[in-house]
Amino acid sequence: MTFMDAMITPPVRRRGRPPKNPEGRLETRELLLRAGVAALTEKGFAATGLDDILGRVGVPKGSFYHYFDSKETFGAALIERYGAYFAGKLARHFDNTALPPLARLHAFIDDAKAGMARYAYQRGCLIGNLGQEMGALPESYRAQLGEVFADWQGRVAQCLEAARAAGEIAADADCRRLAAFFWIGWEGAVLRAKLEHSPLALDIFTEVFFAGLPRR
Amino acid sequence: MTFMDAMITPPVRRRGRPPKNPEGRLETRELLLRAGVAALTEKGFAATGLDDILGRVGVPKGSFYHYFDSKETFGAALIERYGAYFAGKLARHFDNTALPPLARLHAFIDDAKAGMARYAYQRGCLIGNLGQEMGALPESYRAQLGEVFADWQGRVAQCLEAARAAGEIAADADCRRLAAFFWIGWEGAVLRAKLEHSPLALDIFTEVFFAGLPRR
DNA sequence: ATTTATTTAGACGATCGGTCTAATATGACC
DNA sequence: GGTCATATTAGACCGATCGTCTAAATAAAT
Repeated sequence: MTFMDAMITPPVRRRGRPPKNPEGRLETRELLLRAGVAALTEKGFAATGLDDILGRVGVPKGSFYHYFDSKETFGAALIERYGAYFAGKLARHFDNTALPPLARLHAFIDDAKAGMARYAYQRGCLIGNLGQEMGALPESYRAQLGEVFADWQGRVAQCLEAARAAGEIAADADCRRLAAFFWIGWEGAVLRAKLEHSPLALDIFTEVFFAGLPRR
Repeated sequence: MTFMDAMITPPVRRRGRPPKNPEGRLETRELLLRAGVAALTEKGFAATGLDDILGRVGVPKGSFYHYFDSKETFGAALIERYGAYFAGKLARHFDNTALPPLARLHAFIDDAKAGMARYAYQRGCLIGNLGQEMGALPESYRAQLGEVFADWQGRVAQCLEAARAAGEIAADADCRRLAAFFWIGWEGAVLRAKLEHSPLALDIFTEVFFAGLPRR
């Protein structure tokens, strides 16, 4: 169960200051964030009402505004969390020196692909979704989304540099550019996969991307 | 001036059946479609209110529902029109036998890029935008969007086949797959270009795409 | 002159995001 | 163990905006 999964069992929700024991009990704030990621990756920011999110986890509106100042603040928290989640995923795969560099990238891709399959290709990438919606979003999101892409891209670039050092790709390969290309295309592939409820676009992108890497 | 440009001069708009002379006068329905494309490529479907569109061209709400049954019908008309517009653009470039096949594709890309530049990279692709939003859109759009992609992809595949026949790409290149890859990546690039208000993503995608094509 | 076709004006109910106050529960302190 | 402070939920409420619909107005057709 990843952080994106909304809890099924509704925790006993009582008025008043909660008991000290945080045993097992998922906090309300955490539930809201999970439900938010689920809703926004499916339907986007504008199409998702607060009541949507609240309804998924049985949290009343009053609680929402206790934990977040506004929908805008909430969205910013979601971007932050989603960015960090995938940064961790990237780091985990890229640090796996048991695999050669390109295989590490492939492993990340398989992981991400499995993530989409888990939700029957009905959820896309939060960052890509919000990017597409920027025209109607708080302007502050633009920089935040850019930073997430820069971070993800930097990690892929490092992995590609390792591949270059290992002789898996050409010695004169522009790894930063290739990493940018990867994320540009990957987001496009996620978009299509979600549209078609199918992994086909992910597979095509992956195969052609690797085939097109400069080998020497 | 392309069909996406909304008319500035507000035509005299009076109640009642209009005079017969259709001289020069852009029809209300046409104005609505243009404004719709502009609004939806900027902000998406969910975030665009009817009042947004109506306000851009000074058409009252009552007129909208005279020409279209609903926002859903309107959206379908926009997809149809946008799909056909780019199909025409593709056909025009790909039929230009004065250029070798790959140069024709490049010419289309330059054309599309110029289209984004014209609006300061604030408008994306209607088809990509709606694809991303599908989770909250009328289900009927899914097939319609898929058909548009299939059409565009088929045209690019034909162009690539011409390139293969001309020896510009490898004889065993899978043109249909490459065409799918192109559109997957191009939509991703448009998304990023819009997010960053910059042509950088378009340029990176274009360059790496051509560099990665199988040459022999 | 009357009817019919076409278009606009604006009222309408539902819902939205966001705010607010009251109610309720525990923790901390004496 | 009584009191106050802190934390959380309940849900009414507001102005704005959503998409829809009906009635009014005007020209064409007869």
